[in-house]
Amino acid sequence: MTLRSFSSGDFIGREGRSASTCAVLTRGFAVRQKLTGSGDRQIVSLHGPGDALNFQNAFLGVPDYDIRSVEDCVASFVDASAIRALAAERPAVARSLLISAFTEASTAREWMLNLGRRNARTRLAHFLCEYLDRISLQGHPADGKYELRLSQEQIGDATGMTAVHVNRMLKALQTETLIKQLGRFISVPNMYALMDAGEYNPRYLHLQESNA
Amino acid sequence: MTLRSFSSGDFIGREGRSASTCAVLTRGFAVRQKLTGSGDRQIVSLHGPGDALNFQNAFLGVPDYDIRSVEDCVASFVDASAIRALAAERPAVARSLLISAFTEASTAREWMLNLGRRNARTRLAHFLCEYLDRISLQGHPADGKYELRLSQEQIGDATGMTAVHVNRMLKALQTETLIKQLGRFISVPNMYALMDAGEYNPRYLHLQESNA
DNA sequence: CGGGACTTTGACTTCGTTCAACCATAGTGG
DNA sequence: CCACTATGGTTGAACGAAGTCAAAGTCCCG
Repeated sequence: MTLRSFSSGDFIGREGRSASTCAVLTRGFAVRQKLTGSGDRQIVSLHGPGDALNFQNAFLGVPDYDIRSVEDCVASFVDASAIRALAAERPAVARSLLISAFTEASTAREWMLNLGRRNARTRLAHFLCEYLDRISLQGHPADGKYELRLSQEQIGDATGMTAVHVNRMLKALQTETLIKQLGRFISVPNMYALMDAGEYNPRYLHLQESNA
Repeated sequence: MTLRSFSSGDFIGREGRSASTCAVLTRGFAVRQKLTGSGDRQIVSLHGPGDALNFQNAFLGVPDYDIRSVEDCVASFVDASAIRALAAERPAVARSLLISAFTEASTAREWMLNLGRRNARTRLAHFLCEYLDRISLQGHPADGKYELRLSQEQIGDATGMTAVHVNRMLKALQTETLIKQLGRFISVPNMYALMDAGEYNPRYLHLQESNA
């Protein structure tokens, strides 16, 4: 097991090149992304400390996505073969890998619904809810001000819109007093109102949930 | 293990209600779908004979999607607890469940890219490629005419557009001679041209692929 | 103080939706 | 056998949400 540091914007893993190693994010914030033929970017998931970034490397061939740090990060790497061996020897490990893989798929489905069938305002509100939930796992700030660690461009890449439109929709949510923005920080006066605007129900994240 | 038959449009499984059983599709064609608050539908995956429809029921709580037959179907049901037991006792079973779960997630990511960052024409071409690949697993028709088993409305629900626009884009693909439409059947004069138009690379399906 | 990255704003364009009408086909019952 | 209905496909015109382009504005950091 090796630790490696990355600075903002670095690739922690790359699409297309077979990788014989799996990574867990131990510090910082990272995303998975894919590119279209014309170079447009789609962010397909958000990751904080503790998240497995690419355990599929232990079971599938070449990865289908890039992993990119959004701020300075530390990740710890383990041989894919070690993960495979562990999964084969310890049913509990296999089980927790399964839970995490199914949860990833579930989150992906919610994102598909978001991208395919909701308008920009709802989509953005939904994204903010998931983002806040995710970074809240690392503790709520005392003053209720969450740092928005993604640029508006990156938020656009996650929600399928342009940076300009993200800006306008953030403004719209602000005039509705669903969020308050102070530079790179936002606070949410009424979380339930924002969840409502984003049709957000965190059930799909399957947090600490599982069957006997 | 029980067999059950469904007619077109039936729910094989439903979102939100905890299910203690897992299903494999044995005949027909089905989709998974999710609904927005306003009732708009998003189809999130396609399934043919042999596909596991909801093995996540064995490891997660309530399902996050509906499963609906698109034509007459037969599915075979197994107790979720039996799947759990098998996965715990037989590493090879756990491993194949993992491969299938990771593959599902991979496909979902490609759909996200499609929905979020590609225009209607490319999106539709991509969808057709995946659809044809999927039904080709059941054998190619001798005359090269594939039955389009989804209505234009359903194709729209899968690609995030309206039925009207699906119609127009199908027409567009036809005038480009990327496809030929004859009623409910289509043929593809040059598969590579269509794949190119849809930026389609089936790698993400991870067909019969895996790591040692 | 200057430069770079990010945000904000406005004017204009475009892609896809909406609405409405019409057509085609297949199934049903008299 | 034929009217009758239902479902799905086709087409056009008008509209609107989001994209594009371009110019300022802000903030941070060296």
